Amino acid sequence: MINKLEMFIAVAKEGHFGRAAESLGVTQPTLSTGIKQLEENLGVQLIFRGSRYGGLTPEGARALVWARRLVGDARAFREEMRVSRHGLSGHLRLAVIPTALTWAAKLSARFAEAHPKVRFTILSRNSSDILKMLENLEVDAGLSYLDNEPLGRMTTAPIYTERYTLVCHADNPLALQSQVTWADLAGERLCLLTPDMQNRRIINQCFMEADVTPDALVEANSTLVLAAHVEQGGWVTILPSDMARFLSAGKHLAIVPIMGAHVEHIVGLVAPFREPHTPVLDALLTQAAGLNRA
Amino acid sequence: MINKLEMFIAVAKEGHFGRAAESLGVTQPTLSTGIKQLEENLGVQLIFRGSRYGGLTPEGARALVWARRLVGDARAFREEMRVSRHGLSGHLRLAVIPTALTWAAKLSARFAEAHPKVRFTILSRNSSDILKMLENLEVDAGLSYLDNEPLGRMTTAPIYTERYTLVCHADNPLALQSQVTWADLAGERLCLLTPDMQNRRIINQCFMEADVTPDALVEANSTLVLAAHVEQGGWVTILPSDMARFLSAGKHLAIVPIMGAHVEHIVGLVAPFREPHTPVLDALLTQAAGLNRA
DNA sequence: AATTTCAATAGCGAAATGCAATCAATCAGG
DNA sequence: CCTGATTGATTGCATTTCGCTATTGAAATT
Repeated sequence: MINKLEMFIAVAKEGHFGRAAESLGVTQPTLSTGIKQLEENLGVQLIFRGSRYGGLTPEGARALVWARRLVGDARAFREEMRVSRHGLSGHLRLAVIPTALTWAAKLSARFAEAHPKVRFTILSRNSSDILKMLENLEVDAGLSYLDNEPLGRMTTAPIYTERYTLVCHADNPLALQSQVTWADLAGERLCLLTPDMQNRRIINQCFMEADVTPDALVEANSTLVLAAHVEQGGWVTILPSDMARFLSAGKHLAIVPIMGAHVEHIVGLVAPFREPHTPVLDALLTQAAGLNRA
Repeated sequence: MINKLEMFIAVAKEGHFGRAAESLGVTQPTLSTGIKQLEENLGVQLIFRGSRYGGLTPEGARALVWARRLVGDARAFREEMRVSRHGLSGHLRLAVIPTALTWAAKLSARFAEAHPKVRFTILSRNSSDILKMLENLEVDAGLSYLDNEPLGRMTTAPIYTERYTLVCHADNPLALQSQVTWADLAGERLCLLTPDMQNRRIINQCFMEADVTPDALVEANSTLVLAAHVEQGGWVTILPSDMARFLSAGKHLAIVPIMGAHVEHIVGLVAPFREPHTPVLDALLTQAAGLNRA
């Protein structure tokens, strides 16, 4: 039953029987019969298909919600039993927005101190991908904006609020100012994150409110790329203060606070709501609460 | 997986492999290996046993919570899929405290009007048994006190509040009074529910507060027995007004309100919390809300 | 029209499931 | 300390299920 549901989730996610089968490590016929059996077992057609995947039926969409719940709970159950034997250990998969990657490191560092046997996988993703991955049980938790995207049944733990700063080459005239306004950046050659990132949309919003049309000459999905461009000279970028400090350290770069950057966005841990949580996730949420206080 | 969990739940409930196997319609060896496989699969011992059932291990107790969740959700899932095909139909199992049986009838009558294809099983049980049966998934919902026993993760819908009245033979001198006090009942030959019933404990409490030691000469677990005794003469009983009216109708009995019976207890529908509910249960909760307004 | 893509189906060996029969350990009573 | 009853584990065997390879059939693409 549970493994059939996993198959169903995989097909719904991939939209393709062959790829879904591959992702599960089974052959396509196995997955085909699995779905068929699930449908017969439930007495409902879940997937439209006539020699090709044709989307979920309405019942299939409802079933997907249950399937995720059941599979997620079954994994949490196994996890809890495993932990009760081997102590807090195993693998914690985290998806993190690029601007929060330094905080992810802080979080995992502190966590590892307390629970050295836990391994981490940390993936850089945009916030909407993080939600999708949480839904599909591809990661255990996310580090993302808590106050922006609509989060369904999720547990959250705030960690910090983003404050934006300008990062420019030390030779840039702006580097001499004690602070700048969004309007000051009108003519600058900007280097920003790609628009699929929540962070970029927030910055766009700030420019809009200052009646400035920003000129993003370079777009990237990694803050490292932004900083590297700024170091080359000719470009400037906008980063949360923490990330700005991390990337500019030891380089010929300047950090200038941006006035009127009053829009503060809360970043924190996001995990599927489940009662009780897995022991590792529980420990992680505790750790996040500690970081928030600090 | 799911069926192994069902086995585990059955063993935990029965405290006996043979009986658990019988209750599931499998043989004892099948169940024995089922439990063993579950334990191997999870890597944890769930049940103490050496040629005899010896209770759950600590891990077993934790696992039981998950097992109930998973099995309950799996059933709710199946139910929802079934309903999406055959419309609102099937079997609704209800456990009801004896004093609320007339309300159970009201509830099922109204429900049947709206959803004629749903069959009912209504069992009379005391309130603590109702909670146990809900936990073990033996019933879908209960009709019981909402304000007394500690209910864990449950959905509730209030329906009415109990008000106690004296029921006595019409020839009894008390029948002439417009109302009586708890103290007035001191010398009467009382016929009450057994002490395992919450209702009886509430009545004991009322007597205690009036400094009266009640004299329950007949105890029964059915209100019908109480009324029948009262009709025979010589006994009096105490019943919620609605039940009193129902049982005394057409008989030579009198109903007298009891003064100072200010302790009102809320009775309503109780069902395991689950998101979303099964469609039938959802409809039942709606129906209960309707009854409450009426 | 030829080719490619994609899911369903057939056939087969391996693994699992579930039963009846049996065994081993424990308990109650004499 | 023995004896019969209880209770769960074990064994052996038939049946079913599972998952693979190979193939087919139907659309989509060229």
